[in-house]
Parts: sequence; structure tokens; C-alpha cells
Amino acid sequence: MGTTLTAKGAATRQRIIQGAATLIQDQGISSTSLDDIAARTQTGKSQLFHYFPEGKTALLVAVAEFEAASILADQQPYLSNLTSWDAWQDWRNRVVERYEAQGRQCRLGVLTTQLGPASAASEKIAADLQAEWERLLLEGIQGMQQSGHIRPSVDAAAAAAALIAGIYGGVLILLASGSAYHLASALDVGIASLRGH
Amino acid sequence: MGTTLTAKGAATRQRIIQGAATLIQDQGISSTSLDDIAARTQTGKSQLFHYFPEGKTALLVAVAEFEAASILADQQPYLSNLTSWDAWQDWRNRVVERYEAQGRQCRLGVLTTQLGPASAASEKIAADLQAEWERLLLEGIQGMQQSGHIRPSVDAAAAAAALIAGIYGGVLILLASGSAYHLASALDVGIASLRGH
DNA sequence: GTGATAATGTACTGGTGAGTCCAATGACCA
DNA sequence: TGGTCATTGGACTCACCAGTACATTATCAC
Repeated sequence: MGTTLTAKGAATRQRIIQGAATLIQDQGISSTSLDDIAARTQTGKSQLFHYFPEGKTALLVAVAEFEAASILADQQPYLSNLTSWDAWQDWRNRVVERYEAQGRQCRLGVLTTQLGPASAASEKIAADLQAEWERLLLEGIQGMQQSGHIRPSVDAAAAAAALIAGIYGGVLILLASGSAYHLASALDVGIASLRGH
Repeated sequence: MGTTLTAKGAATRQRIIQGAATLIQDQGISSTSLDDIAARTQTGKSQLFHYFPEGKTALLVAVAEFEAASILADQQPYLSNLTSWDAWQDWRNRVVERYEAQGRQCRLGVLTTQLGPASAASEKIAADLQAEWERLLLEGIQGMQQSGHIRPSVDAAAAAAALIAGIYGGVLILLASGSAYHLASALDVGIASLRGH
């Protein structure tokens, strides 16, 4: 990375990150070598270390950032507008559809099981993502309480935590089984419990 | 393993499995080499290959089996006797206590995120465990429906799947954060939803 | 006890993968 | 146009690790 970065350099760097992300999704982090990434992105090891002087760990952190950024973006604008039961249902459908489509290559699964454990920095990225996601759900629940859709006696923080746990577990099972049934069930039960059914 | 196994040999084999399990819990599968396992278990590489002629993969499968067996056993007798709300609460408390105590070294987390992805055989062990666990929960829910504690309109399969997803996600978050709050919340919300609160 | 076989110790091999070195090429700016 | 620095290519080193070969010691059956 020297000091500055030309347009061409920035493009190469981005190509490396995305190529690495794809390889990790396809074959797992432990089977993805720097040589693989170089071959996939039409670069060489010298470029990899040129753009990521701290080596593989730094590259993986960049990949984790890239994945994390897209996970919340994928759920917008629904996730930030959970102001009616229809909106909750729309968000739920978006999540299930997205993860059903991604299947075993889903970004959240890769982030939590492959990239997260790889380094402390990546673990923090995964933790920050989870915290932000949970915060948005909590906001949605509290807003629904203020508008009278959800009873005040509901523990909003616990409900948000339970939803997040259900999503993460559903995705974990999706990774192993390829089925989004558990994810969908967790969301349905969680939302039904908010509605007081 | 040759053909037979003396008492001494069986003990050594078991020591290898447990030592490997501990190392993987402590430092992750990718940082655990056969040399590490040999050193830890006061053996040598020749023993490792003597008892696991198919090599590291077979050893890891044995570790996965060992971990999986203890996960359900840890929840007994509660898990097989979910016949009253008190029993459900006892089971919930047992799970939360156990995982809080295990913290980041929890067996289920290791099995799903470290061992499971390592080979198809280990993945099957993890999948079988999940299926069995879910079956026991389903039995509990259906029994409670028959005894009139849970309304017949509740989708028992979906409720069991949601509980499993919450547990798996709670454990995943426990691995990253060290906190069992999400696990506890998921169980509380899931059980409350069964009770119709 | 003795022979067969299980259990263990040690030294080695071959491959792989992260990271380095240095030379060459290309782009931008004075 | 010439110089500087970013960019790229390719060969190389070094460490680690799974797996092997072979020799030695302990154990069990008869």
C-alpha cells in the first residue's frame, strides 16, 4: 500500500477482498491459501502483501468488514422501519428469502464461524455487527410499545436478544443442513410472541 | 489399532481423544496440530496413527463423537421428562447453568463451529445431535399438548425448531461474547410462548 | 518362559503455505 | 521528457505439519 493508492490500486485491492470472500464462502477459510486468492484475483503474492502489509490476518479483517457491511444493508430499509406488524412481516420475509437464496454461502455464517474466530479484530467486527443489529431490533420493539402495539410488560431487551439468538442459530443450522426452516420458525415464533399470540 | 486393543491401549486411545478435545476447546482446531496432541497426551505421533490409522480426520471424528455424546447426557434426566412447566424450567436452568460454566469452551460451540465443518463425517455427527435434541423437545411439547398444558393450535414442530435455533444462536453468541444472556433470553421467550403468555 | 502381537519412541520425508527479495513495468507530475 | 513512486511478476526461504519407516519395549496367551 506504500503511502497513496491510485485508482488502479484501489480497484485491485477491492478485487482481492471480494475474491477472498468468495473463496472463503465456497471452500472455507482453512482451505483458502494466499496462493488461491492470488490465482483467483489474477494477482500475485507480492500484490497481496503490497496492499495488506500486515499479511493474511489483515486481509481477512478487510474481508470481515466487507461481509459485515453488507449484512445489515441487505435488510434495509425494513430493519430500520419496524413500525407496524406488516413491516415486521416484510422484514421477516426479506431475511428468510435472502438466507434461503444464499444457502450455505451465507455471509453471516461465514462471518461468525469462519472469519470471526480467526482473529480478535474480526471477532470485534462480528460482535459490533451483532450489537448494531440487536439495537435496531430493540428500537423497533420499543417503538411498537410506544405506539401501543406491544404491551409495556414485554421485556424489550430480552425479546431482541431472543430474536438475534434465533437468527444466529437458524443461520448456523442453515450452514449445516441447507434448510432455512429453523430460521423461519425462530422468526415466526419470536414475532408471534411480541404480538402476544 | 491393529486388530485388538488391550486395556492399556484403550486407555491411551481415550486419553488422546480427551486431550485433543481439550486442546481444540482451548486454542481452536486450526491451531491444534498432531504434535500438540501428542505432547499433551504424553504420546507420540506413532501412537496417534496406531490408534487412528486414517489420520487426523478420523481422530477429529472421534473427538466429535465424544463431545456430542456428552451434550445430551448433560441435560438428562431433564430433557427426557418435559412433562410439566416446572420440568421445563428445571431443564432451562440446567442448560443455562451448564453453558454459563463452560463459557467459551462449551462443547456445543466447539462441535458446531470447529469440528463440524472439518469433515463430512463430523458434520453428520453434529446434524444427528441436533435432530435428536429437537426430537426430544418435540416429544416434550407434544406430551404437554396431550396433557392439556399447551394449546393444540401450537405448531409443535415449529416451536421445537425455534427453541433449537435459539439455543444454537445463544451458544454462538456465548462463544464470541462469553455471556449467556442471549441463550437465557431465547429459552425464556421460547418457553413463555409455549405457555401462551 | 517364550513367542506373537500390541504399544511406544525416534528419526525422517514430502508437501504446503506464509512471508521476503529483488527486479521490472507502468502511471503520474514537474 | 525524465524522474519518482505505485504496481506487478516470479523466484526464493523458512517453518510447520501430516504422515511414514523402522526399531524397541511391554503385554498377553499358551
